[in-house]
Amino acid sequence: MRRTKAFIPTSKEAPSDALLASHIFLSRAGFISQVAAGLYSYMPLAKKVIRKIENVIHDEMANVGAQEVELSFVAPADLWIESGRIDKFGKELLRFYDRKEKLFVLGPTHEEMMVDLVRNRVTSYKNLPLNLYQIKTKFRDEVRPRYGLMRGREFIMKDGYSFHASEDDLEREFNALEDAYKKIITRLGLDFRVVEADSGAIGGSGSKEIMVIAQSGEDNLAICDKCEYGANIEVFMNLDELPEDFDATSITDIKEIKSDDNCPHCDGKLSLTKGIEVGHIFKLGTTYSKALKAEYLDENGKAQPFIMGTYGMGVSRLVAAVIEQHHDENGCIWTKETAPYMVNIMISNIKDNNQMEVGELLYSQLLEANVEVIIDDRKDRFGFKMKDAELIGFPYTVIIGKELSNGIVEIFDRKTKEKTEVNVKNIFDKVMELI
RNA sequence: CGGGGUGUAGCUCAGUCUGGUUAGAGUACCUGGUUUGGGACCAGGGGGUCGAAGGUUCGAGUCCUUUCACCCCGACCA
Repeated sequence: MRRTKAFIPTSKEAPSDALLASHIFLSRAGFISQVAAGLYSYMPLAKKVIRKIENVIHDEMANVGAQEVELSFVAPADLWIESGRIDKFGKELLRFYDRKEKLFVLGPTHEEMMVDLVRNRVTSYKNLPLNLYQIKTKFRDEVRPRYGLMRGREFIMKDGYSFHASEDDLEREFNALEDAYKKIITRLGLDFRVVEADSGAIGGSGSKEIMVIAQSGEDNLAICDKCEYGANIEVFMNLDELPEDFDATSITDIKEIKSDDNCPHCDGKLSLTKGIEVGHIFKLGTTYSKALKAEYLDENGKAQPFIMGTYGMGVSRLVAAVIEQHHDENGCIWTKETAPYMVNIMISNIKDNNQMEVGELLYSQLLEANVEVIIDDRKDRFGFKMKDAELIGFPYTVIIGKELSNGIVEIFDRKTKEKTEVNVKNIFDKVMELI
């Protein structure tokens, strides 16, 4: 992509109401644009990041044998009446009537739809287990949307549902999905913990959350410094029977009281931190299959409700989570798996024919090698273009400028901010080595 | 849903208290020129139903009433 042709509206100013780094930088760097409370449009850079995250998810889902489907966004309210959730979900569930006065909802999560898809189609234990997932826009009419992509009303989520003939098989699948989720977040380059969690409104028993560690997170966590143990603080405090009148108004208060605590799983010490919930997996059991009468025949020809699991991952929230964990005062720092472009070729002065030639050659070579590359061919000054590159956060910027007269170009590493001089003859090989 | 705040140029804001020429700044954008290693400079230019409706007044961005939107704190949150 040529920067002169790209739709990347960057800005010096952030929206006045943006508080979080992800909200500020994703807005300033031209990734997202707010259209109403909790509603955002994704511009080309965001779209590319989203697609990269989705690809990692698809990849790992394929590895555990989950199959992709896509359910309709608009769902008949009948299903929600049948499951009994129409009242339970409350106003978060956006309802409306079509022209025939039939009631519909905008899907905030798709247990009902998925069970409806499978019931009466999978009718034998021989066809179990089954794991179906989709990546789709969801809508929850949150009372108070905030923090940019972190807590929007409309958001992209991967949601998966598994169907089993036994608790043991659900247990196996649950563990497999936990592993897959860990792989996904690891591949995206994020520091995280899997924590024990509360099952919330969806219901069910076993429940774990995948938390990306970030100070701006909305969840308080207790994590072990030695093993992988972590727990959502509400769950942890219940276990520990803290006094009921304990007023946990700030993380510091909790810290004072809890800092001496030992890990329940090893001899490590617990510390408190904050996390962004990017994934949530539950063992649903038969809650929905019973309510929606979704049954299969077992070995004895007896009808049994499906034993189910559900596995969610916030795709658009992950975009924000990457930036919450990876940014500095100058802007975004994308990880290699999430970067909208891996390499930015920055031509310091486009009026210098040598600089242009070297830049164009490297650009065509990288394109040929299937590297995601953008060339900054704008008629702007060095400083302006560097600030812009740092704001957007390309992992590497190849600087073609002054030093070219000595046969030298530089590779700027966004994360370390180091510039490495490279002989212009070796620049292609050097870039290929790095990425 | 309670409490609070803010709506003026694409963006960030001044002006409102104390009504009075043609509504401003910075930034962004367009034209020309100079510049080219850390968000340049000079000159010229386009861009506004002052959130909306109603009212008071000779006169409303400014005062009054109503309404809508957005944000913050809290409660809530797969």
